[in-house]
Amino acid sequence: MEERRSQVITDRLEKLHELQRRGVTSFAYRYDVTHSAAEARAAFEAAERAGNLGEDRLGPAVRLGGRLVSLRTHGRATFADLADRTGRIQLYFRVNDVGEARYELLDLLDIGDWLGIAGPVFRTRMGEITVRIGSFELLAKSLRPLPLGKEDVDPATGERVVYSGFADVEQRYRQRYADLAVNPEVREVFLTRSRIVRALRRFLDERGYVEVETPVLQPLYGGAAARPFVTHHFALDLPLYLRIADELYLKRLIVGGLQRVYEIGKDFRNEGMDRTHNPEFTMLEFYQAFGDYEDMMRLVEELVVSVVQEVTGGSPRLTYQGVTLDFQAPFRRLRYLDALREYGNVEVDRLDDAALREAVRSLGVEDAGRMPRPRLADELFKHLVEPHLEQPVFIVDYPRDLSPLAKPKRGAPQLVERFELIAAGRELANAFSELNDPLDQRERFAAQAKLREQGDELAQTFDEDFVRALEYGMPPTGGVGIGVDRLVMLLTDQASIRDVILFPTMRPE
RNA sequence: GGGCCGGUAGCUCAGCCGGUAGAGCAGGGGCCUUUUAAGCCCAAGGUCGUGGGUUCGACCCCCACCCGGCCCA
Repeated sequence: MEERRSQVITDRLEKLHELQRRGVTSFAYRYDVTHSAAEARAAFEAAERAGNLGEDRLGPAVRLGGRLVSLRTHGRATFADLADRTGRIQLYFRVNDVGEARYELLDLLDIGDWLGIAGPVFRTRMGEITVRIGSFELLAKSLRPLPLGKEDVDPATGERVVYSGFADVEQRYRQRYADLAVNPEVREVFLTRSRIVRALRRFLDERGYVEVETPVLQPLYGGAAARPFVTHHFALDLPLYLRIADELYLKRLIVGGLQRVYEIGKDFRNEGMDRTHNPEFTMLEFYQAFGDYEDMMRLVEELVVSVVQEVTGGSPRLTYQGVTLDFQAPFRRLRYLDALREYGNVEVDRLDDAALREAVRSLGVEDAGRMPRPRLADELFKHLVEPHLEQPVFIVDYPRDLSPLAKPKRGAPQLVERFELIAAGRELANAFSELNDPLDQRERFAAQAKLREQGDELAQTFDEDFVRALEYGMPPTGGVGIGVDRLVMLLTDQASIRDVILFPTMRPE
């Protein structure tokens, strides 16, 4: 990507050359760091409290590495701010301390440069904890200006105020490196994401689940109703699909006797993108032998409460986009058909196909004409019910035809033992008592194949090998899928899935 | 897929009824040894998303396209 060089870049290249002429390394190999910015501050405060300051009220000596984010020269003294991932700390350079030749290097520094600095910590007249620089080294020259805003602290509220800054949403996604470098709150979201994923792993590890990895490239895709990405393997001269779900492979592992397995990985669905959909997204699936969907509901409840508390610091409540959500267990339970009745005022059982289709059409859904009956009901659910479900609720007992991998409900064979956890109007988890009867599974696949012939692109493909696995015998099993990105959205109060994915899918520039 | 909004200096944004573009910050030069959105003085910086069209003249009006956001399906 060739672009015209801005004046700023030209100037910085010139500085780089000047550094070279002076024999200064602009891209160092390493630097010994003793403290982070936060640790340096804490160390000083501790010394101050203990009355341990030396002459000139100097505190402990520290060595820090970080990025220069502000530079304020005052002739023969200079103030600067250095930022590392723990925050900022002020630097104070004096000619007397660093020497003439070294001090003049400051003219060749730029905001964005990586610096290693060493010196004692003190407190300025204005009360700011500051490192008085004894020596410093340029660790990496920054040639391109970071879109750093200026910062201030509002004296009234004590909140951080950023002037100008980096706001262009498109560029923030495309150049996430700059976004992260400049917006600490963005970094915070992704640090929280990491904590959430760790909490999920810990939760499952503690309960005897084994983390596994199953194929991303699959000769047949399945486990969900979605269009796949197709690719091609040259050596085998074979089309392969990027997985749309992990389900069918994880259940094969239950057949294999692993009993409790989970996988956290990327799934890929070739469909539209919006605030809650990215073509590649992170899915957690876990399966437990000898459990049914009731067991999984309790487990999901526990798991969700535990990650919520991980993020809130102990409270089961959190605010999402202005709404307080209460994750106190047990969550409400509502039968699928009752939910349609309660929120949609629709008696699905009493409507024939035509009436159902008309109801869907009246919602403005264009391709209602081609949808099979269960998909029609599901459209109604998505439009009339889901958006109203703010507080966490388990929707239970779905129509059988909507769920070709779930066991029939005991006492109501037209339904299956399935639940979804919905909160903030969105599906967070999807689970069922897994179908382990190979004969029934074969019939369900056959029914799906028929739907596909009738033009239902989303109907599942017949997976003969999966049926073969079931024929060896799969114990009763409860299984759950949780969309990790959506969970993270909820827990970090982000409106768009793109704000919780480091590098969201974008059209090329 | 449809509707609406946006794309102007490195960043954040102005730009009227069409008359060849402006601010703040960043950057450059100067002064300044406890400043902190440091300050003061000076100078510089533009393919106005892309391509057509209308016009004596287009950042501005029209058409198409590209990229993004929001809403709807």
